[in-house]
Amino acid sequence: MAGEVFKAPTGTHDVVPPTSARWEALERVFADLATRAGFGLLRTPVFEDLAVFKRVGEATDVVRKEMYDFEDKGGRHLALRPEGTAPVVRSFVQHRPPLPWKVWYQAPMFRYERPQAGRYRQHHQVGVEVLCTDDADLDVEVIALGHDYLRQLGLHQVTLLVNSLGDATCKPAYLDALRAHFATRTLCDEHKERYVENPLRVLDCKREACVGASADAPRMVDNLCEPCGAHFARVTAGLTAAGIDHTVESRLVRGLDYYTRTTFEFQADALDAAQSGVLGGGRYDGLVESMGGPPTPGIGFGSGIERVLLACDAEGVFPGPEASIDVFVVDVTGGETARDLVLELRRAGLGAERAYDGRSMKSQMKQADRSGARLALIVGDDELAAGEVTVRPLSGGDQDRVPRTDVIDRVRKLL
RNA sequence: GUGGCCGUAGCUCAGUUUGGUUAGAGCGCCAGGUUGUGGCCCUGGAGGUCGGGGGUUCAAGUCCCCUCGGUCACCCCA
Repeated sequence: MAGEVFKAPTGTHDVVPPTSARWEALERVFADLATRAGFGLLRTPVFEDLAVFKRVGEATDVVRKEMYDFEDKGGRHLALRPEGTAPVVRSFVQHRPPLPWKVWYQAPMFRYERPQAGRYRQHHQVGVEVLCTDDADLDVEVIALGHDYLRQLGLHQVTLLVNSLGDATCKPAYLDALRAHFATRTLCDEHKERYVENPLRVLDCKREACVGASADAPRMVDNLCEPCGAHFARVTAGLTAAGIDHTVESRLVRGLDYYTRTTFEFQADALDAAQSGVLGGGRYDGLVESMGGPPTPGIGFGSGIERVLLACDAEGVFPGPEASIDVFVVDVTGGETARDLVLELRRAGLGAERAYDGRSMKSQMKQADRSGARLALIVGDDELAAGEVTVRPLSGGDQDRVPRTDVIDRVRKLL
C-alpha cells in the first residue's frame, strides 16, 4: 500500500450505497409532500456573500464562530451556507416573485463545529419557506407539513413543541420583564452577566441555576400583545383541529435571532443522544425587510436528514428500499451472450446485471444470489448450441429453457 | 473552542494490566468439496508498515512524549 490514505474531512461523510438509496427515498417522500402542498423546488448556490448570513443575527453562534467563510480570488468575502432560510430570502429579494412564494429545498449545510452524535460539519437538510403573509393558517400548514413528513417516514415517538416570541410591539417589554426577574436570581457563571444582553438565552440554558431561575420566570405566551396573542391562539387551535399533538414550551427560544411570533421544534424521543431536534423552524416577519426587500412576512422550517435517519434507526422504521435488479445473467461460454443480453434487457426497461472475468458457474450463481435478482438467466454450452437460455427463479421453483429470442417476453411474464 | 474515552485485517473486536520467538477470532471476500447451478455446511487461501513520528529497552501492539484521526459530552443547532 502506498503512502497516505485520504479520508473525508472531519465532520463529513460519504453516503455510500445502499444507504444512499435510503436518502433518495427520504428525499422523494419530502418532495412529494411539498409538491402536493404547492411548493416548488428552489436551488440556491452552496455559497453566498458572507453578509447574507450575517443577517441571521450577529450575536448567534452560527455567525460568530461556526461560519465556513473564505475570500475568493476576486477578494469577495463568501461563506458556505450554514442554514437554509437566509439564501431563500436573498433569492426572494433578488427575483421578487409573485406571492405567495412557497419553496422547498434539499441542500447541504456547513458549520464549523466539533462533530458528535447527530452533528456534522456538513449536514443535509430538507426544508420549506413561505414568503407572503402572517396569516396564522400558514403557520398551521407549514407545521402540519413537517408533522406529516415525519409521520410518513414512520416516526411516532416525536414531540412537537411550540412557542411564540412575540413581535416588535410586545417582545421588548417582555425582555425587560425577564431582565428584572433574573436580576433578583442567581444564574450560572456563563449567564450571570450575559443575561442583560439576551435574557432569552437563560431560558434555554440547561445548568441547574438557570433552570431554577427560569422555572417561575414570566412566560412570553402570557405577555403577548393582542395581535400576537390572537395569532398564537389561532395557530394552536389549528394544530388541534389538524389532530397534531403539541406542547406549548415557553422556553423554546431557538438560536437564530430573526424569529418572531411562532417558533416550533419536533424532538425525537427515541434519540438518547443530546441532539434530538429533528425539525425546527419559525416565523421571521422582519427578515425580508432587513435584506432590502419589501416588508414580507415569512415562515419555514429545516429538518436534518442525518438526524431524522438516526431517529428512524432508533425507532426501527424507514429501512429504505431493497436495492435489487430484475435478472442476473450467468454466462459460462465466454461472456459474449451476457454482454449482448444485459444490454437488450436494459434497453427493454429491465434491471439486468452480470458477472465479469469468466468466473466459474458457482461463483456467478453466488453473485446472482447476492444481487437480489428474481431470476437468473443461465447460458452454458448446451444453451448456446441450442440457441436457448435457462431461466431460473432464484427464490426457488423449477427452471425452464426458452429460445434466446423469447427471453425478454418470458422474463416480463415471470416478474 | 473546552473536556472524557478510543485508534490492531474491508467490518466488529480479542491481545496492552505483569514488554519476550512467525499478531489472533468472527463476519465479509476468493477458491475447492459438488468437472452445468446460488442460499446451508465443511476445508483451505488472500488480506496487517498494530493511526503516524520520536523516545526508553537486549527486545515495544504492549511503557513514555508528541502528533493526527475517531467518538461522546459541553456550548449551540438540524
